[in-house]
Amino acid sequence: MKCLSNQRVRLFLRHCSQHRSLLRVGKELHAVLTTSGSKKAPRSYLSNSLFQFYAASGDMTNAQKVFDEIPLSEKDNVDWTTLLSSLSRYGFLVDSMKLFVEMRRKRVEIDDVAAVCLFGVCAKLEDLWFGEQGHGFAVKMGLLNSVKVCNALMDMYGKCGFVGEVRRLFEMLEEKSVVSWTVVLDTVVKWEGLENGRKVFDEMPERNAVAWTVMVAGYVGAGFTGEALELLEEMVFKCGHGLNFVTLCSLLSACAQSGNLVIVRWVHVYALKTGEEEMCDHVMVGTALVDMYAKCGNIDSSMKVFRLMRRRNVVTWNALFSGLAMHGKGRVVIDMFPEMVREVKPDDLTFSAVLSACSHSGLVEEGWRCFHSLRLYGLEPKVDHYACMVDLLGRAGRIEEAEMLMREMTVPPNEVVLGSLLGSCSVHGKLEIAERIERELVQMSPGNMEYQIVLSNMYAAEGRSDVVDRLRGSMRNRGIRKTPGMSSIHVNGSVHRFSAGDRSHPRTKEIYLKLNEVIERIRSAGYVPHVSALVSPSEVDLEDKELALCFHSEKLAVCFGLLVTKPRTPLYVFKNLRICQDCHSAMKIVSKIYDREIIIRDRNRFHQFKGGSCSCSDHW
DNA sequence: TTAGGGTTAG
Repeated sequence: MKCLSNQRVRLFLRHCSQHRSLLRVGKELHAVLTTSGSKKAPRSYLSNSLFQFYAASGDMTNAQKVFDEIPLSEKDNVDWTTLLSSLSRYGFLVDSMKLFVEMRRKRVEIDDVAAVCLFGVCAKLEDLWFGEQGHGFAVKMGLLNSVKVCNALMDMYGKCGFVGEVRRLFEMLEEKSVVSWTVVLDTVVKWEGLENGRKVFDEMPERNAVAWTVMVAGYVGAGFTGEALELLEEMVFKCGHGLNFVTLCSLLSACAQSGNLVIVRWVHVYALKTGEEEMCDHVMVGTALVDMYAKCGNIDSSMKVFRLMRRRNVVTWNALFSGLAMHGKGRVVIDMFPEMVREVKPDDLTFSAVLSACSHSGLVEEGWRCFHSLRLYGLEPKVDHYACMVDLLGRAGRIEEAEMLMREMTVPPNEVVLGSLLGSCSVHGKLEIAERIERELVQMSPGNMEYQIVLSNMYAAEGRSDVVDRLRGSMRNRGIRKTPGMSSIHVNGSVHRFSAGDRSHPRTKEIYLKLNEVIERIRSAGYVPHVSALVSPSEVDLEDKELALCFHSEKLAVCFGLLVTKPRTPLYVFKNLRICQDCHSAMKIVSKIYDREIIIRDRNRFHQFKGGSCSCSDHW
């Protein structure tokens, strides 16, 4: 150690922080420095080097510890801001915010860099209140003269959905940078839709890879494959913007959202051609692939990518587990859990994924065991975990047990918990409990009619037409607020979208003829329309009920698929809401009679219909 | 030490 000057120690530590493989060496050096006492070296100098090392390498526990050991008088505002930005970069957002408060209290100078960090944290947390306080402070200190601070502030408002404020700040900016434009673009695409977003994009005086990515991902996510491909090719081939790992993640995530396998293939071919293997080796890209394949219906590819990955983190595992959950593979998740805990420390989301996997597979006892083991991993059961447990017990028909657990919660149950329990009551015909739960839900969210619809359907199933008429009458008077069901099907690289009773498709006539044929054939095979599961007051007239069921969007999408694809081609359909019971039983029979595999991704999970049954074993 | 696009649940 004698030959190492302080300057060298600093350089060496900086080198260590930049190379993952040297992190351990840096820590060992720390240990040596601590034991050797290095009396000659000024302690604060070494502490400062060590602090920079830990902060840069993301070991925030040690960074914070070393930082606290440096006397206040020997820390300047750059040190404070380094800690602030590292906490934010490595995801310790609340700690970062607390640090900012401490900086103000200790009268540490807040410069433009610190302000940028603060707004970044507020944006990530979508904490408008704190962001507004920061805005006031920034105005007072004249920090808004910096375009970077303004951009960060606009981004904060954008992430919180305040498009007007973003535009106002943008107009006020004297020198708009390409980042300022990109913040506006991203905000507009997110909150005002693709068309308005495209207007901003076309107006931009200069575009870089980020702007292109925002626009392309916007198209991909909304299912506009043609526009996405056109733009993607222009971006890469005409403008020469290569895809980096962030672009890849962004595109893959958009593909996952819309189930777009065409773009996935394009991205894959591009990566192979440009020899970007190391990019595919990136843990975030790998995780995005695991997630994308699972969400696009291909759980085997998801698992294959997972096994090929050289590095995995807790997010990778969570992505795999939630993918398996969606595919009803709860047993696989339970079996893999011990392997996971040997590799990474599970977090809250892990338990949500495992519990939801149990729920989708009807594994009640395993679910209880998992719920009880939360504390073993240093976690407290949160409202989401309770929601999963209530869902699991409810689906399994153990409604009373589910309600008891809900009443035991330390925090009051939210809409998710109550809504899930109401759903289970409806499946298992528990009218009395349902009435109670519905009252609580209506109080919590008075404008939402869906709960009343569920309850009125339950009365209808019991033959209580007097109550049904009264409820539906009042609903009709107040107007309903129900998300319209939409299904889309991917055929030969393009997406076809259908809503219930849709007649806008160019091949409508053929589709409805096919629908008639399908209904007739499945009826003769034993299909009975599930009329009691009806759904919206617009469908209340009894004679219209069966008709309304026939026109559900997923049936139209499947009929279109049967019409235009070769025999035995699997059909992939994506639905924005949960598939209804009637469509579920109809699809089983369709899969058998037409010898087709039908894969439907609904809001919660995948249903793979094959040979007359569904992969969910009716746990949904 | 600093702004914009990025992986996980419901």
